[in-house]
Amino acid sequence: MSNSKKIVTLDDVAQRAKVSKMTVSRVLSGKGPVAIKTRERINELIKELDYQPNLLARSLSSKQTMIVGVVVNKRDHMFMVDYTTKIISGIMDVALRHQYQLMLCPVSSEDDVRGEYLRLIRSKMLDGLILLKRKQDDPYIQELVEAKFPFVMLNYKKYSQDINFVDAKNKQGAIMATEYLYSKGHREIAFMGGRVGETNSNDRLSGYKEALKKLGLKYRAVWVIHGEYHQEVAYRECGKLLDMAQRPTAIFCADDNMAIGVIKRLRESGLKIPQDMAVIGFDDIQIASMIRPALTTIRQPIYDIGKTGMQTLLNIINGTQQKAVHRLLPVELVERESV
Amino acid sequence: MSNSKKIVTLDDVAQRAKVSKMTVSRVLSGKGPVAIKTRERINELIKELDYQPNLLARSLSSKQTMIVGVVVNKRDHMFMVDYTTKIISGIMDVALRHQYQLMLCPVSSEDDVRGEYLRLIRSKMLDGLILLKRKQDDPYIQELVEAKFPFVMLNYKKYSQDINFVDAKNKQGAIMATEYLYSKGHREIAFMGGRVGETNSNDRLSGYKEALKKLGLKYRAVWVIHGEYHQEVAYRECGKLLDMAQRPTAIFCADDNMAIGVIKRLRESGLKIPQDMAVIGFDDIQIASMIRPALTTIRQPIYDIGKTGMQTLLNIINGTQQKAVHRLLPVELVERESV
DNA sequence: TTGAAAGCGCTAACAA
DNA sequence: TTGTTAGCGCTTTCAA
Repeated sequence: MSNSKKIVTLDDVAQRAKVSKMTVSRVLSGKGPVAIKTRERINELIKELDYQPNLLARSLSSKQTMIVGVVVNKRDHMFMVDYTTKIISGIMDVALRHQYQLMLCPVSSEDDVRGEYLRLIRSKMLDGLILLKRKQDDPYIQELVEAKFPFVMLNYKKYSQDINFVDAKNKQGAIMATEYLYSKGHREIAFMGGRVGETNSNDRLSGYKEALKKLGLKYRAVWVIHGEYHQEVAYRECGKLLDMAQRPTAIFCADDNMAIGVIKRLRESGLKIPQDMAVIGFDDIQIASMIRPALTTIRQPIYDIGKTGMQTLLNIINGTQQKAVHRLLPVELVERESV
Repeated sequence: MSNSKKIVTLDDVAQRAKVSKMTVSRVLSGKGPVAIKTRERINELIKELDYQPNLLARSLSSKQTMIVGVVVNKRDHMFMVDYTTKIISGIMDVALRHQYQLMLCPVSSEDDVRGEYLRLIRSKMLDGLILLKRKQDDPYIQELVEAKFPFVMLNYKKYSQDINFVDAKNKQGAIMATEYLYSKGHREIAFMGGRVGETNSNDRLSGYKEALKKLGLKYRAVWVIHGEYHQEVAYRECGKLLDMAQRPTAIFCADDNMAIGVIKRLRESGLKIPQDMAVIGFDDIQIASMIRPALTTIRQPIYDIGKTGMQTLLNIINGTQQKAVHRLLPVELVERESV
């Protein structure tokens, strides 16, 4: 008569309560009418038996899993330590509040991305997907669209009726950064960006260009560098900049990691920051305030992007949100020591 | 005749192949005999129809989900940015290689932890659990043990037949740190640790004590501080240390974050590091090498702990691993500028 | 080498 | 307010 370790099912509860499974199911879901007395009896029994619904069975039947996938880049996430943690925190906080679970979905950047997306949605395990920082040219996103699968892209921008995104005001931030450098007396400003395909980097570049024009500064193609959001790459590229006949007096880095690489390089070259060369970053990652000189940067609200993104996804899943969501969250200048 | 958007099931493949579901199922799993010709035909059909198994149905039937839960502390993970990312990377890499998925399971530290664990295992969604840095006194782990649910604890230590863990050689690391300080001429060494309940902090403290004894140094209770693995707490506690009549000449911090807080405090007090006060940390998080002075610390192999942990869990799930796994991975001294 | 039957534990839809 | 029936899409078990 082991009543302890056996798996308790809906049926067990129903039998003990002398009702049908449906009644118990109704109590559980809170939907549908159940007599108060019956409900109480069943609730007690549930506690007594320590009954926990089998989520697999429930999902299979109801076609809802209450699980959302977070698509991270297999390789990149190690370099985006701060970013990944913050954004997932935001996503998680909203998910938790709505009883949703989070599944980590690492996807490679090159191989068979198409297959991976398809597998994710066809497996029926997920109610929706949140994509972190995908590249602009990821053509397989179309697969998600065609399958009418609910998804939201974060730190990505594309004004399409089929794509929901939450991003920061990158262009405006870039303008702020450039104007700030200008206000500090800089007229020769270089731009160091990420990969060409990233919408973030593109937007920041276009903000930089627009600001130059507005300020009446000359745009020089040689001072625009496309690297990658990594310290090492920035360190290397910064060297090239220093070797030029005509050096800029300030560098606007489209990413804090790049800014850190740049600062490292500058210090090793014996240059004083900001006197000999000013540096401004973008993001305001944790390290930004800890390095010396502390990094002046444009802060983007990563945690909030995560929150808003998850909230949006939930609205889409529930059908509350009908038309496409295109949100750009505000950024702010954080003045520290590097400019 | 829409052959495109309809959901393709096992049955569809079977019918088109003019075989029973079972045969297709056998092809999919690779188990059980299937005639080569049949197998080929079915494989082609699977590709042609772009069939993807419904994982919910499969799991419900087979009682295996191929999903492992990673239990993180709801609050802490934001402060353990570097740690969380690294360890999950390690876990993820192994999981991926074995076709396992990862589910994030945020658990609060106080509220109804017991209920949360129970819910996780009873929901039948997970094949196993990896717990990150739980407190020593978490009594509800017993629930997992009693349910005979496969789980592994990381950065936790308890020699029990019922508990599998992978941790770093914390005690040895602490001895290394203390001896290193000694070798640099320090005879008055303070210890700043985390919460009393954490096995990590305990082990590091006991290493410190052992080293003192071995080196013939006097142990002073007032120089042992129990704070929390946070910069702010360390910053505050460091102040107390500085106010003492008799100051130490070196501080061994049981965690890099604490060391950073300490360094900040020391600098603000106008003390030179390491001349006026030496500081050594533990972990070697990313920032350690970036702050000034760069932090001398004991590196623990976090990524490897993740990998080993996941590998261990898989062995337990498969029944390959019978007796308890108690692994301690080696640490190493990283000499930089703060000692 | 293949198939038929039964069932995993739940919910949707309808009926009473 | 409650119950019945019929699946969800797969695997297990046993039989052919």
